[in-house]
Parts: sequence; C-alpha cells; structure tokens
Amino acid sequence: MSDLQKYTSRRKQQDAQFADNFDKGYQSFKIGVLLRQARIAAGITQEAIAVSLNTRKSAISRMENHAEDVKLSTLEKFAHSLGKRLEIRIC
Amino acid sequence: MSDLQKYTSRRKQQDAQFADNFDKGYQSFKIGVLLRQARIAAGITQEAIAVSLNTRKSAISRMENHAEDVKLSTLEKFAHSLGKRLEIRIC
DNA sequence: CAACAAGTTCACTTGTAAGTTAACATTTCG
DNA sequence: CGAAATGTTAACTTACAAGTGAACTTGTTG
Repeated sequence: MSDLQKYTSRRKQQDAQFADNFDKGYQSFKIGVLLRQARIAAGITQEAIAVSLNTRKSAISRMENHAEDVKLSTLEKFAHSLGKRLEIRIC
Repeated sequence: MSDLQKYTSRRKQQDAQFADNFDKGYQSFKIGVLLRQARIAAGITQEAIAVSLNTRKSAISRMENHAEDVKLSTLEKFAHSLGKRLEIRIC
C-alpha cells in the first residue's frame, strides 16, 4: 500500500465529506489529491515545494486539502518544480 | 488547411508577439488556442459557448486571445459545454 | 518524553481571473 | 453594397485564488 493510499484511506475514515467527494470523483477534490500524489511520488515535503513556488507550506497544504479552484499557472509551477510537465487536453 | 490553421497563420503575420509566443509554445498562449481549437472543432460560436458558460462572448474572446491565466473550473466548464472532458496530468 | 520536522487551519491582505457593458471591427451572405 | 452575425477590445466591478504569519496538531526519532 502506497503512502498516498494510506493517507486517503485514513482520511476517508475521519472525514465523511472527503470520502463522499473521493468516491464521486469531484475535480475540486481530485486536483488536491493529484498534487499531493505528484509531490509524494517525488519524495518532497510541502515546505520544499513551497520554496520553489515562492510561497509557504500553508499555501501548499491548502491546495492539497481545501482548494476549491486553482489557477492553471499554479498547476504549471507545481509540476515544473517537480521537474515534470503539465498536460492538458479537452477530449 | 483547417480553419484554425488559417486563423493562426494569418494572425502570425499580423502580430509578431503572437507569432513569437506561438513558436515558443508559451502556455498562456497555448491555452487560448486550445480553447479556440476545441470550440471551432465543435462548430460553435463564442456567443453560444458564452451562453452555456453563463457569461458573455466578450469573456470568451478574451480567454481565447488575451488571457494570461485561467482557472481550472473555467477550463472544465468550457470543456463540458462542448460535451467533452478536461484531462489533466502531471507527467 | 522532549525536541524537531512536517503538515494543518485560521484570519487577514493582495492580486487578478472572470463578469459586464458598450463601442468598434470583421466576416458572411442576401 | 448593406445588414446581420460573429468576434475584439477597453474600462470598470466583483469574486475569489493565492500570499502571509501565527498558532496548532501530528509524526518522527534520539
């Protein structure tokens, strides 16, 4: 079981809203998880990402947990700071 | 030659900034073209998209031409109003 | 368990995407 | 051509994402 899986299953137990959103696949939820997933996969702390995004760990935490919406530029910066690319398609 | 290709080649001639951005592949530029491309492919006017996004054609035009940044929710609404999905990946 | 690292939440400010209107430009077609 | 449809731009307002600092919780480990 991956770190992210541990995290999500635990959080599902503690947070009914989270569980519901998770299962319904809402994007506002998904984007936070996507970011956390990418960060954890890269083995980087929120603090470290925050520095390379020129912001604070609190902002990263908010993005991963609460963010209702995100700007494209933020996603891009996030991806780049992990040495990855952001891919967007309408399909 | 597609409608979009006609559009971009003409606009490249008239607008050096546009040409430069196009060739360098800047995202702020690309996102507008992506949207226009998707809209034109669907054979829909800016006016029509505007209605289904609950906004005005001027906002659509701005997004396709000038927008420096876009919110994820806007991209999603745009895609949905064309009956498509928005796909996002960090890779 | 104490100390430190990592993550979360809150309250507030700042910057800017998006909404809106109106005037103008461009394209299309009878 | 001239009228209608489509698209563009500017100027202004509104809504909210993102920046910030502080207090807090949780996790790790010596």
